[in-house]
Amino acid sequence: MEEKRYRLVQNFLKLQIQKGNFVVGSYLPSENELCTMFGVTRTTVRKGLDELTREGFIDRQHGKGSIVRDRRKSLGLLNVKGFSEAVGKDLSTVFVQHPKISLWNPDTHFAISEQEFKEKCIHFSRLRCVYEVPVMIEYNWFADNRLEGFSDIDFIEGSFFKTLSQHYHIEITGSEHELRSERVSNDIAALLKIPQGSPILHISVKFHTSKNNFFLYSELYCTTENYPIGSSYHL
Amino acid sequence: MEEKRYRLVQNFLKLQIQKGNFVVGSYLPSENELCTMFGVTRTTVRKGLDELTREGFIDRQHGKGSIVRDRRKSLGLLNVKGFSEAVGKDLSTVFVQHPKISLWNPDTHFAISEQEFKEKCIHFSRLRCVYEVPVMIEYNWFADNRLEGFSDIDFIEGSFFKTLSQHYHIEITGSEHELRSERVSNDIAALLKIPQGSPILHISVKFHTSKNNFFLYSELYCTTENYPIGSSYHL
DNA sequence: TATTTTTACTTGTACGTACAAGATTAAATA
DNA sequence: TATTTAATCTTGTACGTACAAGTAAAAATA
Repeated sequence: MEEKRYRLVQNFLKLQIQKGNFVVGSYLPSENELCTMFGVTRTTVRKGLDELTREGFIDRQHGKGSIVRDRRKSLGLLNVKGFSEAVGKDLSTVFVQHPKISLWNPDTHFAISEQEFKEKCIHFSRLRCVYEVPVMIEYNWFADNRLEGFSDIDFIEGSFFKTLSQHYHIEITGSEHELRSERVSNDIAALLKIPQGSPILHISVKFHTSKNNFFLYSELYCTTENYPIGSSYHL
Repeated sequence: MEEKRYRLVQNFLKLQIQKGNFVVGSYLPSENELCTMFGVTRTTVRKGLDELTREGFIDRQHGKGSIVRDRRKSLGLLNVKGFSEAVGKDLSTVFVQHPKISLWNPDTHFAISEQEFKEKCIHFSRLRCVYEVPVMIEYNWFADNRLEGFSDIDFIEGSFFKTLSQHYHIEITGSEHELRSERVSNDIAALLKIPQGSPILHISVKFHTSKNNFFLYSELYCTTENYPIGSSYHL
């Protein structure tokens, strides 16, 4: 049961991207260079690059090369709209609860597997602000004993996903969402500094990852009055 | 400037699927059969099939063949949750406004191009019900003179997308969403039979299509109390 | 010098071949 | 007859070759 050759190319390049050895915007070695590096033909190298393209890691440019993408932008994830993509300084994040061992969310909307329920759980929650004004609170749960020494690690550029990728080489492979419009609870109204009973967007998310049976569960509460939540999907 | 050969294979098969000559769940001709049909090698046929897979039209099954998928399920479109996928009889749809020439939506959230604005616009709106109880109202706009004789055609199985695909061979290639939680307006509250001022999920959508510069604009208002809106995305 | 042409590099398309591996049916065997 | 084996489909991987087409820099030309 040998590994397929195009997987070797694919996984090698993926790891280099995850570790930051190939940064976003830079070009990968040319197909011919990869051929000699791995001792395979262009057919095989191209198959590996095709897979990386499908996974959103790279873009191919005819006549130029394969360029490393910001994968988050290719995933169709939710984002706060009305905000320039580039600047992160206007969007600040405050930990309401730092990562710690906790109980599983009792009223999660996505079914947690028995296996997960037996394990301990890490929970953290964060308040997302735009110009110091809270716009979203985010509660996150995931199975412990899957990420070694997680709580000690500072988030890379404040991004949970980036930390998962660069430290653990775990990528988001898909997600399920449930959208609800509700009256805000008093607790959350206080945190978000909005009037009690205001309408609020409640999003339940189950993220699927490249690590087997490892999922991330989130409950998001968003005040969408000034900054709606955006998402996009393209073939 | 000849068309690429793998595109011939791809587009031929796509058209057959769109026209219903290959129904969902059936198998396409084998790769070798396609080779003789088009007088090309397997490399070329496989490239065409790869593209169809990427577009969500087929699934490949090792040792068996390529099976036709229900593309809507592969698109990550929004759907009413808590509902078995198969049965459509519990979900009824009522036209509030049949398709007719109309003005463009004055307060759309997505910018309409000048080109579109010059053209006339077709508008229709529908009320979606679960067990006769309204759960969503949907307003749709798109440029006229792009779909010949649209208003006369009955929707195939009540589906706008299916009609676009089978009659016009136009497919959805992507979408942009904006999500808001609002207090319901009095008009919509009456239509949905909910109390005035209830929280409601407002979704603005811009669909991208395979037809150049042809977009679909929708505004959805959903009561999510009993049936949340679901969406999913997988690599 | 400024422009055009050539050259060299890149990825894209397409050919052909061979064998591996999964799925299914037919034939051989217990 | 029931089970096992073999044959024969299918798609998957991988080899090698050739040329088209896009890009960019070097060389030739005005």
